[in-house]
Order: sequence, then C-alpha cells, then structure tokens
Amino acid sequence: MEKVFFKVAEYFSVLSEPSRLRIMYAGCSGEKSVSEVVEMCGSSQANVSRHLMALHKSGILQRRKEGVTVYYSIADNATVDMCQSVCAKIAEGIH
Amino acid sequence: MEKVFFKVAEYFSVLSEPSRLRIMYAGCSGEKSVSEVVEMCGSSQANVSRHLMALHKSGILQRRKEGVTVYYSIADNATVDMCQSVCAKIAEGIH
DNA sequence: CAAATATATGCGTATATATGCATATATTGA
DNA sequence: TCAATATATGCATATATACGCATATATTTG
Repeated sequence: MEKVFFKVAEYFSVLSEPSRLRIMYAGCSGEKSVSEVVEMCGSSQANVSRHLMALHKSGILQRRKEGVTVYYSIADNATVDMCQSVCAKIAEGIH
Repeated sequence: MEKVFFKVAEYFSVLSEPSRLRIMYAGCSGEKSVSEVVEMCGSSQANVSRHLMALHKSGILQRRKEGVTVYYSIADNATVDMCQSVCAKIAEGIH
C-alpha cells in the first residue's frame, strides 16, 4: 500500500507548523472558541480559523457549534501525547 | 519557551514527505548504503542523498562512512515507533 | 429587517522546498 | 596519475502553503 506514505506524510504535515502547534497547546487546557484561541495565540482570526479547520479535518480536533460560536477541542489524545514526547526529546537536546 | 514550537514543527516537517517516509521504511530492515536505498525507493540518487542527509541532520538517522560508501541506519527508534503508531491509526481509518 | 458579532473563505503574494540536471568531491584500483 | 565508482551539492523550476486583506456567511438581538 503505497498510499499510506502519503497519508502519514499528510498527517505529520499538519503538525509541522509552529502556529498550529501553538493552537494545539492552547487546546490542551480544554475546549476553546475560535476567538479564545485567537486571543491566546496572537495570530489573526482568519489564520486561526484556517488552522483550526485543518486540525479538525485531519481528525485531531473536534468541532462543535453553539449558536454563532464554534468550539474546538482535542479529539485525539494520542496526537497530544506524541507532541509531548517530541517536546521532551527536543528539550533533552537543548538541556 | 516559544522556540520549542519551531523545533517541534521542524522535526515533524522532516517526516511530512512521502519520499522520506519511504526511505525510513527502507531503513527499518537494517543499515543501508545510499545506492541500496536508491534501488529500493526508485528515486534519483541526488534526491535520496539529500533526503538521507536531512534525516541525519535531524538526528533520526546515523551516518557511517566506509571507504567511498556511506551507510545510514536508524538512530532513533522512538521516531520509527511513532511512524508505526501513525500508520496503525491511519490503517484503522481506512479499514 | 438592520446591525452587531463570530467564523469561514476567496484571492494575491511571498516563502519554502522537492525534484531534475549537471557537476563537484572523495575514494579505490589499475 | 587516470579512470571508475559512490556520494554530495549548486542551480533553476515547479508546486505547496502560510499569511494579510477583504469579504462572505451565519446567528443573535434590537
């Protein structure tokens, strides 16, 4: 199955952007609306919205709409654990 | 530490290319020379060399030179385990 | 319905990078 | 030293995408 390489690459690709990792980090403390993430991350609303959507489409974040507000939350703890492992590995390297 | 986001992103970025994942897969069966990887992956020598170098610089592959031949091997089993976990997750999704 | 608020998206641009091609570099052997 | 082999790299190009900006869409409230 040659397609798996592309799927896996696509998955890692979602996690290969500092902005999206910042958003993931913001999400670690619980469900957040788009505006809340915007405030926490200091990026533009348009970009945050796009990044959240990307994380959602890849299955990493859940999306819930309540009125005009959209809430995103971690759907896949395995991904967060993975990010933390990598963080730890890198922190080791820095010391 | 804001820099961590960039470091982690950079790490995932190395794994976000099908060609490099193919090379990683080739490396799973043990140490390989550049030519061997070229033959296994069907990509050009120039590209394979560059990808191997990238994987080496990120600390995922080890590099050993013996005469004119350069051998690369998995230096970081954690990364391979991670790739396999992601593979499994994706395989689930496909069914 | 009009205004305000929250979110998503179209478009242009700048930047990163994967690849092909040619070539440089290094090592071995005749 | 010259040729052959293995690997690395410079350069041009095509493609992907993050971002800013403006705007569309949806929902609530007056």
